[in-house]
Amino acid sequence: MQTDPPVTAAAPPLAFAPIHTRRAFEEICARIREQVAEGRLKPGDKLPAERELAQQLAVGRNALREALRSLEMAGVVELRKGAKGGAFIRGGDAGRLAQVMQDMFSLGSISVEELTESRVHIQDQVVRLACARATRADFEALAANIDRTEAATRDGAFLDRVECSREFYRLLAQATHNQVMSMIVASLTEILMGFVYARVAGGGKPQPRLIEKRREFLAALRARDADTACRLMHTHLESVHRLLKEFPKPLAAAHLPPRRRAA
Amino acid sequence: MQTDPPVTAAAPPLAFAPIHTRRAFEEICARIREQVAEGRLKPGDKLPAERELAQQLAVGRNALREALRSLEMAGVVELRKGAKGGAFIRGGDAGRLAQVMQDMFSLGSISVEELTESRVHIQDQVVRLACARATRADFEALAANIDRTEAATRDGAFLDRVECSREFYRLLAQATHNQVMSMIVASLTEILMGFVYARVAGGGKPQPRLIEKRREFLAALRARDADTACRLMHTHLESVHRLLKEFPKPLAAAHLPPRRRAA
DNA sequence: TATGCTAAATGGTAGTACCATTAATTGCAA
DNA sequence: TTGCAATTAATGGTACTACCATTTAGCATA
Repeated sequence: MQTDPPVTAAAPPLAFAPIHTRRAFEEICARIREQVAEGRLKPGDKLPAERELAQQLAVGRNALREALRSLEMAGVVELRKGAKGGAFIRGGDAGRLAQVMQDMFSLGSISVEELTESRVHIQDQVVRLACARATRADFEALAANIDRTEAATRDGAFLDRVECSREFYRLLAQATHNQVMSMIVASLTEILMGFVYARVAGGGKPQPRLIEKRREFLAALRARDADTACRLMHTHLESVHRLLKEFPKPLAAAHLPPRRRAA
Repeated sequence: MQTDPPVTAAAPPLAFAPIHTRRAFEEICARIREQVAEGRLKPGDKLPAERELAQQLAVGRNALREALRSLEMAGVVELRKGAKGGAFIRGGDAGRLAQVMQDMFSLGSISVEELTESRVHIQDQVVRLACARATRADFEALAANIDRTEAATRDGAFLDRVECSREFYRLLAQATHNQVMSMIVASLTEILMGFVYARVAGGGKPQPRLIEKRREFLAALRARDADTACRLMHTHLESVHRLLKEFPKPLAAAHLPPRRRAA
């Protein structure tokens, strides 16, 4: 990780912090983020047209575009082209978290072991929260998902089954009714499911008794039996992660196909 | 959240997925990310100069720069100017996670309640992990931090004390020796500490008995008594978060000053 | 009314020119 | 020869212009 060196004491405040000449686009980004944070810009609001805004800010259109581009990639704004187009403030994009995580992983900053370990621990809390809060709709969505998974298994459509699995974890996370938990676990799951996908695509034997395990888990969840549900999830994840650890390194690059974005 | 509508069944695959004309800079970003993921580009590597790379890719320098800018903001590359400058692949930037979280919060996608709740749960796991793995160096760093906190308290430097607190949570997370957990909890803590900072800056009365509580916690940690440590942390966080919830909404924009970046 | 064409707004891209910063090189002087 | 300063070259940062592509709205024609 590139953050801080193994600093033992952060005590003596540097007399001279490193100068970081702020580039135009950074200043622009900061100003827009500021207005967003202060609530002067809300989701749905439209920024002035590029040419006009560039003039207002007294910067070139290039610099402004780099700023907008950055904000777009950060999920803060959305750029629409054509008449009535422009830069619109978005509602935030949970997918960014996954992208950051994926980048960190690609760059070798975090390891599979760290991912699996955190996933196990966080998923644990997700299960407990879901156990306490899941609504009937949540249960039904999970049940329907398991049915789809069963169908995919019967058809031998193992890649579809992996897709179902991803959806399963998404639905479970959603049942916590806490978007932060949901986002975090989703970003971890996303990367690891990429491995599972690659493994299955490579002909690895699918997880046995998956359907039964899922049904058993759902039953515990419905019974609000957090301890049992956690135990089941825990052992399942351990078995899945065990397979990932013996996965050939070079295939680390395998990704899931991008999710279909619901407009 | 902007992700998926409350979809009940993701079953019927769309016959026509929405077309998403890929812009030049997206293609460039994707290609570079691809090479990073495949390991053909490693941290420290240098990309060709902008003018040259633009020619190789047969795109304008603008498009290329927008791509590089995006990757820079994502923490994937670092741009250095001057001779021997250029775009260098970085080792990942844990701070990006916090930025994403902050954006989501600013945009109103996630609430203080969701943040505090997830923080409590995840911090819980952090404490348990730290309890199991903290080294002597970790303990000493925490002890030194508490000493600094005590000094700041004695001097009435309450803002410094908030800084110390932030550092405390950072050190604790570091003691898990799992960077993923560490990053996640740091990003949550970052936002919430912003509130604490604003509160203290606004003259709010500081948390009483903080030092004693910290010392007690550290003792439990040293004794590897996870349950006690968790309980202590839990009650402390609850009391802190209780204060945040009755915090005036408009001040939600208050941020901590940017962290000094260790070069 | 419905259909298709036209025009205007706006983001996307290319290209050029120039500035600012940085590192290597050169050159002059001690 | 050594040391420091000026020069030069490489490279990102910015501005400006021109034009393309897409999208909406309005107009015209059947």
